[in-house]
Amino acid sequence: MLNIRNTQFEKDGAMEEAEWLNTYEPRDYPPVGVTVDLVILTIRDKELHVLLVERGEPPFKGEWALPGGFVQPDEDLHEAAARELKEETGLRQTDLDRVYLEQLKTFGKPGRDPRPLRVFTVAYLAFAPQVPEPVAGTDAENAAWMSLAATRNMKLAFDHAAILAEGVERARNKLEYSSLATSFVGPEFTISELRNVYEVVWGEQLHPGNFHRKVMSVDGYVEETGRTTERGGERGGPRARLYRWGGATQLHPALLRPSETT
Amino acid sequence: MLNIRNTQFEKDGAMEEAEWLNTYEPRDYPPVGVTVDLVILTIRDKELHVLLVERGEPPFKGEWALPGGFVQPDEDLHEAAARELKEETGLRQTDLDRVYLEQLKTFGKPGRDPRPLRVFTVAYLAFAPQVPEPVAGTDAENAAWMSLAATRNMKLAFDHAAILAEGVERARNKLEYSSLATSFVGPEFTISELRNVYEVVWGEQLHPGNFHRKVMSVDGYVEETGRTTERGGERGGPRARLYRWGGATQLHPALLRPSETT
DNA sequence: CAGGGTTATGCTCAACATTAGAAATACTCA
DNA sequence: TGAGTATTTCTAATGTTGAGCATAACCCTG
Repeated sequence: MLNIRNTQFEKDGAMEEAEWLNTYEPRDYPPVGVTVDLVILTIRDKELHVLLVERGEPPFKGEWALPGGFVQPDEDLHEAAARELKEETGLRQTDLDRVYLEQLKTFGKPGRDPRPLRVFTVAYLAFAPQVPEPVAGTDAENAAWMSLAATRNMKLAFDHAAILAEGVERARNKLEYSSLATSFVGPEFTISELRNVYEVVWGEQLHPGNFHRKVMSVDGYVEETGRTTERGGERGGPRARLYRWGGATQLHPALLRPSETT
Repeated sequence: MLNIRNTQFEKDGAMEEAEWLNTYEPRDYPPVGVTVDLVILTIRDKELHVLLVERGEPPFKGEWALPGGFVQPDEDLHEAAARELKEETGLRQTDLDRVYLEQLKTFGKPGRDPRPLRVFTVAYLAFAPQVPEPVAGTDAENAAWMSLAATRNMKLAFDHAAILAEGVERARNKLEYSSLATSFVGPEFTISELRNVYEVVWGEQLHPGNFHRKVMSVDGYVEETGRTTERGGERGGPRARLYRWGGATQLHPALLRPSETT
């Protein structure tokens, strides 16, 4: 049944465990590699953007891909993802602390990486707050925030288009029952800014009055700072009150997408 | 930064891709393995059970573990999980078709497997319908359905206790928004049987009348077969109508856990 | 075979949540 | 200064949920 296990790990079932370890011969195995790839989302100019890097090395040299890299021997998966996040975004530690990072899904279809090495990738999803400057890439690689619309006309390296789609889908769902929309805005934000996150990620307009009431009614979602914006909106309107995240991670009840309710 | 990538894959950035492939030397890499492990849940005697196997080989020989095995070179992850599911449960194809299988999470902490090989495991979650007989294990391994209560007093091999906990947690959440409770019952079922799935997985009693109304009101959750059970419940009551799954995968609105609503 | 306990199904009513619309107010820009 | 816009609050209509109860069908015991 299980070729590898039967023929190699379990050559001799009666062998003692310590003794068995000595007979292990790594070179007998087909080579396998594990990487982490990151879907790092942010909102810029009222559009959802993802961080992409232009590959400086083969395979897919010159093509755009999700940032990522091999998991190091002494690293746990989440550590590896956090390290890549830090390296690739160039965010300062204080911003980095506010980034949400979760494991998304693992991809391992044979042939998804053209190298003569079976590469599995553990995809992670990250929500980054608005970053003022375009990101500085590491080394020779070029990195850029791309709008999701732009990525639809691009061919991404590997199976990264599928990974990206999976990440966006997860993000849309997460907004409903978690307070993760606050990860897309600064430490202090207005209710309108928060609403804008939902509108951009979901791609639909929300009723400002209802959204306001809803956010205020969910216990622990936001708390008042007592301050307001310095000025009204760009095209008018009063100054908005500033809020910070209230500590709740789950939303009860959830903030449902209008288009899915019907 | 990325040791493996820099020192090995990217020795020469200017090299042509075809040429580069020839210089690749698998033996330069630290050995890595990828397995799939399965959290297969079912309901027996009004309790949630998980399928465990007694390991016949080191490491952890003689201890109980989640079923699983190495991903074969030509297999995608989902295929590997489906194969293990088939091998380990001994379910017939017709039952197998009704089993729900989804990727759960990937675990890769260094040292989680004592072998001199970095083992990553992609955990899958499966919901099996009631199976009449205890499961026949493959080969020399012993396999058994264990109640969740029983597993809490056992030490499972590797980090399988954590994987199991993650799977149960996911299962609890899935019932809320999806119609997956139907994967735990037979092709035709009564509303009470369906309610029992929720009660067992969530570990709390539900209001029969409200549950009934809710299930009937969600479009596409269940559809009538026109038939009823042959007799009433064991301790009395009228015959119940039989339903089958109505095709909906998402529940709108969701069927929320009472204990989480408060 | 009568009657008590049990269950499936459906109904009601109060509490709560959501939608759509609008009002009051405070600001920007021309 | 006036037109347009945004924030915040309110209201009325509608939809959903929680808890209790009612009815009828059924099993089991005596």
